[in-house]
Amino acid sequence: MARTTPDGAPSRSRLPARTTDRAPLSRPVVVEAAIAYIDAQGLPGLTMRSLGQSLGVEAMSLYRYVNGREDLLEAVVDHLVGRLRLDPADELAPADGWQGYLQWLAHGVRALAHDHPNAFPLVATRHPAAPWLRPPLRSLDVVEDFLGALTSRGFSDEAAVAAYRAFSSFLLGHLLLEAASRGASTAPVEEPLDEGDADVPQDDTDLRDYPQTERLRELLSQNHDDEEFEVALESLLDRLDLLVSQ
Amino acid sequence: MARTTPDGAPSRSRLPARTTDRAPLSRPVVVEAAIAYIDAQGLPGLTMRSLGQSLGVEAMSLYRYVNGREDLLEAVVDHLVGRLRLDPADELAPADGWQGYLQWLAHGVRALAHDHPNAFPLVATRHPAAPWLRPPLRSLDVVEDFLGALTSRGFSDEAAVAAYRAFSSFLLGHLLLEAASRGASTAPVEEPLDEGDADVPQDDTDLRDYPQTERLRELLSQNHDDEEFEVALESLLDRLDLLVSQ
DNA sequence: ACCTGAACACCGTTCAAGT
DNA sequence: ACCTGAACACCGTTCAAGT
Repeated sequence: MARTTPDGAPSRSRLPARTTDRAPLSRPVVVEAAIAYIDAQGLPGLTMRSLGQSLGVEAMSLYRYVNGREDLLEAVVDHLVGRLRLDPADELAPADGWQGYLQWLAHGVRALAHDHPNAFPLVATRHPAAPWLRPPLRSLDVVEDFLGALTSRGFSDEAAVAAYRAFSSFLLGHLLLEAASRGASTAPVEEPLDEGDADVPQDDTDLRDYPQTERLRELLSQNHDDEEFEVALESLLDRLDLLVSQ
Repeated sequence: MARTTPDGAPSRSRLPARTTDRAPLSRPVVVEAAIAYIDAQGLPGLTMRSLGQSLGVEAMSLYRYVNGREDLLEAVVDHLVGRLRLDPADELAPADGWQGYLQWLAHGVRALAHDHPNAFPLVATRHPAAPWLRPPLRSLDVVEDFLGALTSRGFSDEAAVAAYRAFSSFLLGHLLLEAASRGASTAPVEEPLDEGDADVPQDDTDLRDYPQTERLRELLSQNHDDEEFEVALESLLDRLDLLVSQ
């Protein structure tokens, strides 16, 4: 009764493969479909039912591969963070030292945030599995790489742990803000539902009572994320350098 | 029919004031009740129905004072951030200069995160009203204070805006992590629902394959949030000092 | 083995109706 | 003016039943 109407959206045309021939379901397929859905429609739109629909299947089928919605979101985070592993084949930093590793890692996490701005808040805000894991470097594999890379390159145990904490804070602060501004443009727009009594377009906020903000609005709107990230990263590396040399 | 049983919880004993005499509803009362509820029960538990119950009222009554759930959450954020206003009566920084203001503001936001760890993620992750507002300093009033305080103390326009951005990233990174670790302990525990096939207590994660992490687990579990925050704040102020003096 | 229908206990939200 | 009952369109999740 509730499902008489097909929800308005022409879901059939969105995904060519449907009831007839579709990829066999599996946990990775489900997780990757969830990521694709979040990228395209935003996190709030992801529903067991909508995800099932995007796979040409009823929602209940997903419970074969995923232990409920929370488990699905956890798997999404793990899948995304997984690409931050050190590849042993990569001769990443023979001479670059720990600075090279941290540069590589920082830009890797940043690329992740840029590629999946709607999913990054998940990486950044979900409670990690262990209390000593900190977002966004929230997988044991990545932390193991991190600690090994630093301790094998001159960091004491204490310095490596301190670096892990400082590095996490740095990445979280910068990338969550970047992802938020990018995610806003990607998110599906709300219905305008015209305001009945408004009389003017009012395309920007009214800044009558905020002279400083009004005067600096131009500057505030400019985007310098790239430079700011690089400058702050350099500053952090300089700060960490003090931990090594002492 | 759905409401025959009182949901199990003895809600009557939780809040003494109920159907007989209760505070008259108003928007501030509703918003403060929402904050209290989030503090006590966590964000996921906050529901129009549960909030109504905590006020001794049906959920539908809330729609008189609040424009739906999203509007309620926005009001919660505004209410919390409101306490970061510069009090004109406070003779805060006659001689302390901009460093004194930023110190005051940083510790104010930190106190906010500590007092409301379950609500801080809301402050940190909700899309701000204007694109040039950045969490957690996401109110026009606070930004106006910020820009005025800095430009009147030697910052150029460009430097003041750059400081706003760097300061926001700093606060977000450090305080969201702190709030997450505190919020985890406050959150209402899930039902244990015993695992059928597990054979051992397994009170900590199995770190067999993670030698570095295992070796450093003690260090990783130690909490140095206070010092780390102060050290990073000092470092940021030093960095901003370069913007002023040039 | 894999998927589905039907059902249950929830949500947010609207609106006519009560007092 | 303020609150509520009933209803609607959604959720996540379970489970017996289908193929």
